[in-house]
Amino acid sequence: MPRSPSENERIRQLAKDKILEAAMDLFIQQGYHATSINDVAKQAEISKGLLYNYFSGKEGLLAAMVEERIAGVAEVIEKAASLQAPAEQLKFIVEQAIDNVYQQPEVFRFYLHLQTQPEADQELFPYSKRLVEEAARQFEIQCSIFESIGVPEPRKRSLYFSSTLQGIMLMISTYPQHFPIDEVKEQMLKEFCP
Amino acid sequence: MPRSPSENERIRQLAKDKILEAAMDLFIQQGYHATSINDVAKQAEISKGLLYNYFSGKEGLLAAMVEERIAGVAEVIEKAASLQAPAEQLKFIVEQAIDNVYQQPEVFRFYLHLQTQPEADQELFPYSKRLVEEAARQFEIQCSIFESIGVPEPRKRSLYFSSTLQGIMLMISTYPQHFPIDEVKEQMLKEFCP
Amino acid sequence: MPRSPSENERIRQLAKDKILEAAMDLFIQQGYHATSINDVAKQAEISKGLLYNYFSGKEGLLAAMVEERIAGVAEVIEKAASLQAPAEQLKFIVEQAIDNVYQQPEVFRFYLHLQTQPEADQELFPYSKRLVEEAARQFEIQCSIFESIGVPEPRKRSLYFSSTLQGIMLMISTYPQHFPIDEVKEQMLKEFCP
Amino acid sequence: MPRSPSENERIRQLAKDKILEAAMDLFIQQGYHATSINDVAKQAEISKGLLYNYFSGKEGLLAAMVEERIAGVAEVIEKAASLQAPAEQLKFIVEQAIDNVYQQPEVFRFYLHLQTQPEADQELFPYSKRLVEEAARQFEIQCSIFESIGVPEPRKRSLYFSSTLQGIMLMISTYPQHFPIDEVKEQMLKEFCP
DNA sequence: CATGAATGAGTGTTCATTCAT
DNA sequence: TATGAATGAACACTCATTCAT
Repeated sequence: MPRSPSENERIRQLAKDKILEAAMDLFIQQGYHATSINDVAKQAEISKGLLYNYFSGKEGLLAAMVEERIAGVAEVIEKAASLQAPAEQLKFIVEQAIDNVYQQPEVFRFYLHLQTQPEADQELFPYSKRLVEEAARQFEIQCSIFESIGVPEPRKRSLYFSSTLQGIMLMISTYPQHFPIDEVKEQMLKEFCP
Repeated sequence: MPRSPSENERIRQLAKDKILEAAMDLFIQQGYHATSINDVAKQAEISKGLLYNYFSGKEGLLAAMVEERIAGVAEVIEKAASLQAPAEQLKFIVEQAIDNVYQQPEVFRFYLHLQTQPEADQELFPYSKRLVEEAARQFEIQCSIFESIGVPEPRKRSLYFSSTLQGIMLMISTYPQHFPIDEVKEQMLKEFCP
Repeated sequence: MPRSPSENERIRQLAKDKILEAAMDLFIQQGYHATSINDVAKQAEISKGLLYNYFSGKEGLLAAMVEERIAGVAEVIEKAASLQAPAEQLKFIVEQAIDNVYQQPEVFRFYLHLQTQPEADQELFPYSKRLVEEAARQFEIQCSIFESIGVPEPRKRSLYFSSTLQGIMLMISTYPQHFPIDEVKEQMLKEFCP
Repeated sequence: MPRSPSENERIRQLAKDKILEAAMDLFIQQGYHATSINDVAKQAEISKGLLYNYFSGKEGLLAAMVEERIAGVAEVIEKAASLQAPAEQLKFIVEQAIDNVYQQPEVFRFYLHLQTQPEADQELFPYSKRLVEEAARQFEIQCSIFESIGVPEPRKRSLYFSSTLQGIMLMISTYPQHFPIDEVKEQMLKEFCP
């Protein structure tokens, strides 16, 4: 007797999640190129063939990771947007960003690595582009926060803010042990959230 | 008549340079993985076999690139150090860094990409590490500049300075068209070079 | 209330027919290798697993197709044999053969393709052999028609007849648009049915 | 010291020939699908990788075979065309065709098998098409022979001629043991070369 | 010094078949 | 009876590296 469709759906979702999690683990730990489909299947404790029932291939796994990442970042921005005071919004963004990188520097590293893929890499640049375009979209939202604060040149201020935040995240992910995150948070807030 | 030893050496150096230049071009344009040894040999107009006379292999090319990069960055720092006023030194660093990224965003992109290699990538992480360690060394020099200025917590100030500068470089390399480099230079100088 | 055994049998037969029809469609359109079991199951609107209840696998489907084909060809020969005059018999064979190919050139193509499978193809040659052996059997019947006409060397005449007819069928299936079937029918009849 | 370019060319040609011969042997014996690249490499006594230095892949081998086949057929037609009397030309074509099939029935079988590939087989149909188009071109030449003989409807006569010849070739390749080739040759010549 | 023919381990992917439900 | 999730062997192809010349 066949399984009920909903039961099947549950099984599919479980397997898909297990596979994607395995892929994320390995891609983030070792990188995309150093991880073989075999590795992913073993880590997920499934057969190589099954992986292709759920994902279109190695690139499909990366694509899924990227979408999840984008959703995660968007969520932070939306939560921030739901706060009342613009200063609170910025504070939230800064703290979330820094905390996330601090807790999982390899994750930020991975997506930054992907984002910095050379443009002529035909296989992987599309994912870089996707990340950058999405970041640009979120930058627009950030701009509107600065507008509502009433700073003189909100776009430029926002750009400087992003640069600083990105730089800090990069430094944290590079020197995760030695970075005084609390003080840096404070400095950023002092400068941008008056 | 056999060539003189020094003439031989000169020829060797020329060939080596041509190969390395070809590798740099291609690695930076398309990335390390998307570039084959064949591509490099063709671009350098030499045979595949000869490449192995001059470099230990694909990794050897990357290693040479990294060393050259490190030397280039060190040179900037040294030039800065040779200036009199600490404020001039910082100004020089900021302007050089920003100008370099602005003129060749792909180059910065490439080395940042390499630097963000996952730690468990056994093939490439050593080069990431090498870059990071060298950057740490140069950070120390930067610290001493801030010390000589007499700011309260020079290490932390220097860290914040580096973060901001790195962030700006990352943003420029990501959005090379739209970045108001002159204004950002100004902002940084206003903030850090009193 | 359980279904009656005969009702069950009828349902089985319907399902089997639906599957076989799907397989025939796809094999004939795209070929055996280019068609996957998945394709067949989807086309038949059943599950992959169920297919294996009715057929022993992909080869089983082909085997069933071959048997059906053989039965179809035998039927034509038998119908021909039921006619009175030998000349009428040959005429019937010629017209049936040519009309069938003309109406469904892909079908003839498919079985000719199968028949020309290399002998050392362990998977598919048995079906080629089966077709050829059956054709040989029908050739014997054809021979007896020529015998009854009273032509001098009936086997050789029959062989020449078959060759010509096969050649015409091949040409029709190769150039289905441009073949003057009516004239060719006439020519064959003029030559072989005095 | 490097080999001279001409020496290299010689080596390349030898290897290429050896590989193509191995592929032809195996494809013709076992068929395209039943033959793996590994098989070809082993038969040619070279490594799998080397094969890709000379051919673009499995399909490339088939393409090379098809071109060679086309050239071979064209050569026969050209030789025929160089004869004086049209009747001699037809005789030459008939005898060459029949002798070739008789001596190597598997070869004719293979190309007929390829020619009868279903049109929707995206991988292999192009080669089928190539063969058919070339055959059409040679058919035109044949037509002109019948024209110069002065038969009433040369195109139709030529079509019937081709059909008969193709049918005989098919029959020979199907029953290579039992086919009375000499008598059949005679019959064809009697019918078409007055 | 210089060449490029040759190698072979490694990789992503497909698909007929099985089996728990 | 019927489903489709799961398997794993097989395959085409790539590419860094070696080495005879």
